[in-house]
Amino acid sequence: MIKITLPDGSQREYPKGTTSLQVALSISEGLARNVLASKVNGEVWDATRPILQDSSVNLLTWNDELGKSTLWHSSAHLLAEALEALYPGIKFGIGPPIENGFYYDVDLGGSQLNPEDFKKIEDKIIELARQNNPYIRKDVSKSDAISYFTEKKDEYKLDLLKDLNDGTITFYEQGKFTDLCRGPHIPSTGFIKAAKVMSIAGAYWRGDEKNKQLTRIYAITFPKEKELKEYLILLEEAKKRDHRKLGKELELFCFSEKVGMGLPLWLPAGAALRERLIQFMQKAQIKSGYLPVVTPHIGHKQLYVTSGHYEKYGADAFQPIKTPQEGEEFFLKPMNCPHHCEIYKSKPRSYKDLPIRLAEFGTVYRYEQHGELHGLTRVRGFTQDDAHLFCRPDQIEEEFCKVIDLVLYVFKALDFNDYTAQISLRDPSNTTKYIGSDENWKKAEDAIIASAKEKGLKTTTVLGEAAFYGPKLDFMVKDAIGRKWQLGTIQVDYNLPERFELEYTGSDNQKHRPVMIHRAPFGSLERFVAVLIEHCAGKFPLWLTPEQVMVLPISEKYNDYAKKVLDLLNNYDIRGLIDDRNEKIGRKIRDTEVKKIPYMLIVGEKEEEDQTVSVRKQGDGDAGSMSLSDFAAVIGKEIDGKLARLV
RNA sequence: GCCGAAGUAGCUCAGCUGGUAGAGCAGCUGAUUUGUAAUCAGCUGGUCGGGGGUUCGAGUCCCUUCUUCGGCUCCA
Repeated sequence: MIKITLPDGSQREYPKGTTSLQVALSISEGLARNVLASKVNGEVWDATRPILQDSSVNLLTWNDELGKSTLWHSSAHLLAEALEALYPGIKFGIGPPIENGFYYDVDLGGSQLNPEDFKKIEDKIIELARQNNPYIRKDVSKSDAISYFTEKKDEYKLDLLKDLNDGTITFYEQGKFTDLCRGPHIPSTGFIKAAKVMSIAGAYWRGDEKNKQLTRIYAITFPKEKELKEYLILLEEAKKRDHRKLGKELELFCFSEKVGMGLPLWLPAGAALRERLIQFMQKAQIKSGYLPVVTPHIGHKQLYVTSGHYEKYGADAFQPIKTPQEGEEFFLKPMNCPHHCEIYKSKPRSYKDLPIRLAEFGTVYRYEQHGELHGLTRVRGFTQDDAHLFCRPDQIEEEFCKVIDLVLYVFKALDFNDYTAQISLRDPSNTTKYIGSDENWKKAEDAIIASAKEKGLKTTTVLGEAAFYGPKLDFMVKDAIGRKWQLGTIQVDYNLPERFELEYTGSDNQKHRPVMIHRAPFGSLERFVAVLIEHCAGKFPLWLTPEQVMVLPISEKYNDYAKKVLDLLNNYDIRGLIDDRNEKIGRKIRDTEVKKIPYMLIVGEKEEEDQTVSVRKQGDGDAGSMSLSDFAAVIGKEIDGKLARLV
C-alpha cells in the first residue's frame, strides 16, 4: 500500500500502482469525470499514470491553469491527428499549449492552408474527440524513436530527438497518431468537446530566421461547447477595447501613409490627454528631485560610436543625415542617454552632488521592422518619459526604491492594478557576454531584488534577460487581447559611464565612476496611452480625460445659460463643451455617452430658474440637480481620490 | 524582413459566376424648439489603396507596389 496526501492535508491509503484517476474516483465520480491531470509530488502527471510510492497528489481540472494547459496540449496532438488525416504526408514541428489555447507548427509540403479550411479541421477534431481514444504513454528507446520518425520522414521530430537522451524518451499515442512527447496528457480525447481554429501564421523552425518557415496553426478547445461560445464573445468584447479602434473613434490619434508608417499623429483630444500625462509626471518628478533638461532630436555619429550603439545598431538604425558641406553624419536619436551623459560631463561632479537625476520627455526614433509596427504600441517615433540617474554604487538601492515608488504612484493614479514586475538578471552560466565587474553586478542585482522586496512587488525573476550593460526591472501589462507589453522600466547601466568616462570626485579626493540608472515609468507615452485606452476601454480617469463635462441645453432657448454654466465651470478648472445643436435632449445624451464624456449637465427652464444643473453620469444615468459649486466639489473629490500625494 | 489575410464614401459594411458603384451612420440644407441613450425630409459625397496587364468591357481576373490586420523574427 502507498500513502496519498491530498491538498487539504488528508491522507489515504491505496494499493501501489494506483492512478490519480482512481484516487479521484474514490473521492467522487463527479470529480473523476473532470480530472484532466494531476500534480504528483509537484510534477504534472497523466491522471492515468500509476503511482508507485507515497506521494502528495493534487488533482487538476479545467479550473486549474495546469489542467487547462494539459487539455490544450492534448488538443494539439488531436489537431495533429486531424491534420494528418486531412493532409497525408504532413510533417510536424512542435505543438505546445499557450496562454489561450495551443498551436502546432507543421510543414504542409507543397499545399497551403486557408481560413476556409478551418471548419473542416475543427469538424475532424471533434469527430476524433468523440472516439474518446485514450492517450497512451510509452517509453521508447532513442533508436526506436529515430527509426519511427525516419520511417515517417519527419525531419523535425528527428531534429528534436538529437537533443534528447536515451532512456528519457516517451511517445504518446491516441487513435492513429503517435507523437514524441514528454506529456502529460488528459486521459482520453473525449474531454475535448469544442474546438476552434483561430488563425494561421508563419513561424520559423526553432524560432530561427535561417531555418525553414513552417505553418503555425493556432487553435483553442474547451471541455464544453458553451465555454467556446463564451470565449468567442469575450474576444469580441476585447476587440471593442482595441486602442486602434477607440483611438479613431475618440479622435485621439491617427496615422498617415504620407507622413509614414509607424509615425503617430496626435489629434487635439489625444494631444491634450498626452500633455496632461506629461504635466502629471513632470510634477511628480520635480517633487522627487529630478532636473528637467532638453536635448535635440539628432546627435552626431561620434556620440553613438562612443556609446557603442553605432556598432550594435548602426545597421538597423535610420540612415544618417549628412551636412551638405562637411559631410558630417548625424542620426535621429534612438535614445536620450548619450545626450544626458554629455550633460553630466558638462562640469566636474562631486560625490556630494550625487545622485543627479536628469529628466526629459525625449522623442526618439527607431527603425522597427515593417511587420512589427502595431498601433501605438510599436512605432518608429515615440516619446519616452526618460530620466537618467547618476549615482554612487551605494545609492543604487535607495534610488531604485524611489523609482519604484514613482511607478506605483503612476499606476495607482491610473487604476492600473493588473501588472507584473519582472526582474531580469544575467545568465549565471554565461557571464562573459556582460560588461562590468562581477562585484558590481552582484551589487546591482542585490539592490534590485532588495528594493523590489522592500516595496512588496510581486515579481518574476528571469535569468539571462538582463541587458548586456546591466540588470533591470520591468513593469509588464497586458493589452485587450492578452498580449504582454512592457511599460515602465528601470535599468542599471555600467556601460555608458565607462564609455563616456563619467566621473565624480569622491570624499577621498579620488576619481570614481558613477553608476547610471535609466528609468521610464510610462516607458513611452505612445505605448502607455495605448495600454491605458484598452485598460479603461476609453473611459479615462476624470483628471485625464480630454473633456470632463458636456453641457446639454434642452433646446436652443437655453444655449445662453449653458454658456454661462460652462464659463463658471472653467473658473473651477473643469473643462467641457456645449452641445448646442438643434437636437432633442435624448439625442444629445446618446451622442455624449458614445463619446465617453464622464459628466453630462442638462440645463433647461427649471435649471435656469434655480441656477442649477441636472447631472447625469456617463453609464449611470440621472443623478439629480445640484448647484454648480456642489458639482465642482463632486468633481474635485473624484480627482483628488486618484491623485493622492506622492509619498 | 518572413508567412498568411485584407484594402469599396469621413466611419461600418454590401456588391453572386467580369456588363461603367450601393446602404446605414456622419456631413450639409430645411422643418421641428424639444426633459435623460438615435425627430423628420431633402441633398452632397467614391479616378473601388497606387501602377501595369488580360478583355469590346475590370471593384470583380492576372502581375507588381504601398498600407493595414494576425503571427514569426527583432526590440538600445
